[in-house]
Amino acid sequence: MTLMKNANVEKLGFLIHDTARLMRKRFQEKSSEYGLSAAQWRLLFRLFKEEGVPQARLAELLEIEPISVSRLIDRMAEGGWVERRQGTTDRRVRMVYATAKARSLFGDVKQVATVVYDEALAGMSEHEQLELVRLLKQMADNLGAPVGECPVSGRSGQEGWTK
Amino acid sequence: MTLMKNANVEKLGFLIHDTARLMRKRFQEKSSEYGLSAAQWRLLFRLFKEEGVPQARLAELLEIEPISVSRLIDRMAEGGWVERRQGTTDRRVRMVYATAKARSLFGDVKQVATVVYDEALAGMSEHEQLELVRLLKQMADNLGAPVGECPVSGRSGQEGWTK
DNA sequence: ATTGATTAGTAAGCATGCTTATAATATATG
DNA sequence: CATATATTATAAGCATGCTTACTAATCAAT
Repeated sequence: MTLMKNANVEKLGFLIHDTARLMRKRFQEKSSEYGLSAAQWRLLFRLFKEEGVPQARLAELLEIEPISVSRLIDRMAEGGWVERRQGTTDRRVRMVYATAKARSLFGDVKQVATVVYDEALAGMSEHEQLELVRLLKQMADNLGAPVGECPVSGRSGQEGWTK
Repeated sequence: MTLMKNANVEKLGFLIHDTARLMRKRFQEKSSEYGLSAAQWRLLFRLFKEEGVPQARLAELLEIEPISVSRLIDRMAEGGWVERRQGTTDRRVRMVYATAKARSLFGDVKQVATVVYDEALAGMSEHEQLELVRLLKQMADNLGAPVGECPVSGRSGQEGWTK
């Protein structure tokens, strides 16, 4: 109970916060030549899995608020990464599409992310890396499902909710 | 390399980001009655380990910029959590102290954090929890040390390379 | 002791998240 | 049809991080 364990776990929140911050920072440093922020990269990555998406759907997928998507897309459209097109039937919706520029640079930026991940995981065995990802995913699931949520379209699509 | 591993590790950044966001969100929900944000809690936690700290030292400890500390403390002072006092010798520095209110509520807020951590770690064995923290710490260390090639000296000459 | 560099704190302005509110459009219901 | 409710995107404004630039005070060096 009052073991060393507590001394470590006590800082879990700070540790996660710091790790996320450092990773975002390093990504921004390495990708600054492209002029794409980490948040914009997240959105673009999503867009490549499902193009021609209404903003509301993007907000749902990214788990951020629609207004945040709106302003993200403002800047990304300014930067020439995406474009809005009017929905055919419903004139309220604006479908979001990646531009040719985005398509041509996607691989490069993804490579930057890969390098950052490699740096983050340096010195870990493959087993440790898998274990880390597994436990992180479990934490995210624990926190993401607030007691009674119906886990419909999950975040990454690939892994089912272990509910 | 073309193993399943990549499919998982490919999302490491998003996973860390999501986990940090969800944990922050849950903490804010549970601690809203106190009117203390996660960022303010981080600062207060630090302050309890080392009181009467110059703002510059806080910025260093929290690894954020002095200006961010300045505005955090603005709001925390407004909320009655901390107070600035003039440094005796050096009239530039302003020492930051926790107030009586902060001291009286510290334990309560810390308890909130503990509950959030417990929720996040639900379903993990003690060994898994320790492993998770250990690997997270290694990641933070990997990322916290300046980029692989040039340890500390690289910072000064680094600014212009983005142009 | 006067100049020059450094340091502590802050101001201004941007990005990205949030909450709350509003406009425009769709849809459901009387 | 007319009206009430939904939904989509956006506006306004706050919090927290950043960069850049400024003021005030201190320190160093001649």
